[in-house]
Amino acid sequence: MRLNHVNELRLDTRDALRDAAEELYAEKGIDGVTTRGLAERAGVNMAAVNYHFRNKDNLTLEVFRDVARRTVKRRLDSLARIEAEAATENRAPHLWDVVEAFVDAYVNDDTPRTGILLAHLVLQHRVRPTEWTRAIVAQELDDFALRYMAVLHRAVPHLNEREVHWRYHLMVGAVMMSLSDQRTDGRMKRLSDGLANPEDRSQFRQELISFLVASFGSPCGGDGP
Amino acid sequence: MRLNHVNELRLDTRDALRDAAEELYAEKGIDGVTTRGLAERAGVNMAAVNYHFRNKDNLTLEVFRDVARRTVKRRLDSLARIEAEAATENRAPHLWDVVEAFVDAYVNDDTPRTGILLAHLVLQHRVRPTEWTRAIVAQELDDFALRYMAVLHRAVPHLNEREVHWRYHLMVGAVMMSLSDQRTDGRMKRLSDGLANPEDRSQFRQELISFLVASFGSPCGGDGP
DNA sequence: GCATGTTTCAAACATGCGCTTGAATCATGT
DNA sequence: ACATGATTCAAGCGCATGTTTGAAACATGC
Repeated sequence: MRLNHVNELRLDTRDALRDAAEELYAEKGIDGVTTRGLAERAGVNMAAVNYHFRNKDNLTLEVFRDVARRTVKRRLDSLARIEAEAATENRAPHLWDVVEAFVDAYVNDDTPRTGILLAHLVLQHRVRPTEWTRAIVAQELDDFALRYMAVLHRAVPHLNEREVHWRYHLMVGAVMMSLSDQRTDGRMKRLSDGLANPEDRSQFRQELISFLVASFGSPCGGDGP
Repeated sequence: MRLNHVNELRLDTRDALRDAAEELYAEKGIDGVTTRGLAERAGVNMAAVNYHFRNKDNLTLEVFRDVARRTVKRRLDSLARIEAEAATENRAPHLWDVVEAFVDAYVNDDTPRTGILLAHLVLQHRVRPTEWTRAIVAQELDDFALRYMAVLHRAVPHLNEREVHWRYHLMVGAVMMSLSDQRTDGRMKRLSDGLANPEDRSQFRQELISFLVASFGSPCGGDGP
């Protein structure tokens, strides 16, 4: 049975491992976490990872799949709300709202770790795709991406389908990289002498959204040769 | 002396290793390359890596430092040309030209491997910063970034300094991620049923530039709440 | 043509990793 | 109280990787 003594502070060994994994992955990145470090942080024996999760990849998969699901759920809810509001007013969704729905899933005060974890997942998948990153991206994120692009397209009808695809992916790239800057490098803050500071969440949110809205904006900004 | 037989096709062992490293890093990503694989591709003994480069990190550093320098040089030349032209016409540089100078260093037909190598370097630095990634970013790329932002700011005087910093970094993120999509994942092509295809270099170049120009564009695209 | 410094090579070494093992401990039903 | 199954634990196995080694092969100066 899965119960320690009554009033035991720590949860299950299994849950302790999952929590420790989420913490460590957020702190050290995916490659930086070892079975030994995981067990130590969770305060359990190393073999517990294999006992409860079969292997380390499986634990990692569970952790990141949940992060992906939480994020997707949050954004789908936002999209539904945006579409409902647009429907009652009999108009297309506002670009600003659609972009905000995307960004808010990463940059919000409720779930401060989610953004950086997702960024780790996506960057890891780009740097070194594995079975489990592929599984999460394909099973949890692809459907959402298509759904999101459908709504997005209605907000930016002046773009054709190809452009919507391109700009969606470029948007994802910009957001992921800015999230990772915040944690690993601090390059933006360093180069700007602290003027541009991703640690300031409201600044982060505002700069990100205004950049993205502009990038999707109506074709009045470009002055080609 | 560093010479094999006369008319020997292969270069130095040292150069053979460097070439093999550049090839393999572009193909397999940074983590996917081992000393053994490197030696095999170069057709030399494994110990040659340590004999000629002291250790593997040092070889990697040399390879990527040169890639960084080539890229930066190309862009500095472009910037100089843009500024000269702007000066003769007594005007600020055109945003379109400045963005093009950035993108062209990655997406061009002269050096097809450079873009993906740089993307690998930057993403690696974000996913798992090490001594040698830090060294290259700080020593080879930071100065350029500041120089580039100075020119950029003159092309988009309607943005303040903070916004320029933010958008420059977001631009870098978007470009890096789209480069890596092209190689590792193919997600964009998959999700769009082939409509958006980064392998098509001219499409790549065009979509990237129009996205970026729009994102810096004058503040007419955003419709905040 | 031999002596000397340089380069190559097969083999082994050291380390860190994920994972397994078999015994010990714990929780529970009867 | 005992039996049974679930869980924990210290120890170590197997493997891949970067690195070292000491001898052999090579090139060069005198």
